[in-house]
Amino acid sequence: MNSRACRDRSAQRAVVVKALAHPSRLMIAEALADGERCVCELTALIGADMSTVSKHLALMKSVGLIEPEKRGLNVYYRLSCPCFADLLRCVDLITRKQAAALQRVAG
Amino acid sequence: MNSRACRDRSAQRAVVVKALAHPSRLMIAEALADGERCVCELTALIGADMSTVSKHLALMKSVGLIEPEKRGLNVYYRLSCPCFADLLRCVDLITRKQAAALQRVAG
DNA sequence: CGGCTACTTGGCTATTTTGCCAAGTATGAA
DNA sequence: TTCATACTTGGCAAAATAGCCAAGTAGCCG
Repeated sequence: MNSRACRDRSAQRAVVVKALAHPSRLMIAEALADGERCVCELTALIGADMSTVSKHLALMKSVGLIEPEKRGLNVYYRLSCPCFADLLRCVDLITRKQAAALQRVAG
Repeated sequence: MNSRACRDRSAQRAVVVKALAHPSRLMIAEALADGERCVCELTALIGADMSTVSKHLALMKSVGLIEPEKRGLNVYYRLSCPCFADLLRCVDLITRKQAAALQRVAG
C-alpha cells in the first residue's frame, strides 16, 4: 500500500467532507437536494446573517459541491452532484446506529 | 417543513461528518475499512505522534464511528458500521467530479 | 441619475480544532 | 517487584473556523 497516495487521497476527501461539516451547511445541502434555492431563502431557513450564509455557500462552491446561477437580482444555488443525496443517506445510517447505541446505554 | 426538526437533524449529522472531516481520520477510516488495526499500526501509517492519533480515535469513538477492543497490550479498533464504505464511495464520486471540473478549467 | 434589493467581501473577535510534550494507566515479561 | 511496551489524558500554544458588522458590487425600477 502506497502511503503517499493514501495520504493525498485522504487530503482530497477531507476537503469535501469539511465543506459539509457544519450544521448550517448540511441544512443548505438538504434544502438544495430538494431543488435550487436563492440566498435569501437559505438565509431565512438557517436564521443567520446573510453574510454568514453567503460565506458558507462560497466554501461549498469552492470545493465543487454546489453551483450558482444568477437570475435578476437573485443568485440560485443547486447541488452539482446528485450523488450527494446518497452521501446524506450514508450519514443517516450512521447517526441512526449511533442513536440506537445511545439507547442501549441509557436503557 | 419543520425548521426545528431540520435544524436538529443537521446538527446530528454534523457530529458524524465532523468526526470524519480530517485527513488523518479519513486515513484511519480507510485503513479500518480493510480490517481492524491497533493504535501503533495507525500511528505508523499516519506518521504523527501517538497521542495525536489516540485523540483522533477517541473522537471517532465518541460519535460511534469505531469500536475498540483491548487484547494484551494492544487496542484494536474497527469500524462499527460497514455502511461507512458506502459513504467513502459517495465522497469519492464528488472528489472525482471536482477533479474533472478542475480539468475543464485548466484545459 | 438615485435609490432599492440581493448578494459578496473585508475585517475583526470569539470559539474550536489540532498537535506536541509530559505525565499517567494498564498489561506483560523478567 | 522492576522494567518495558502500548496506549490515554491533561495542558498548552498555534492554527483554522465561525459569525457579525460594515462596506462594496450588481441588477432593477423610478
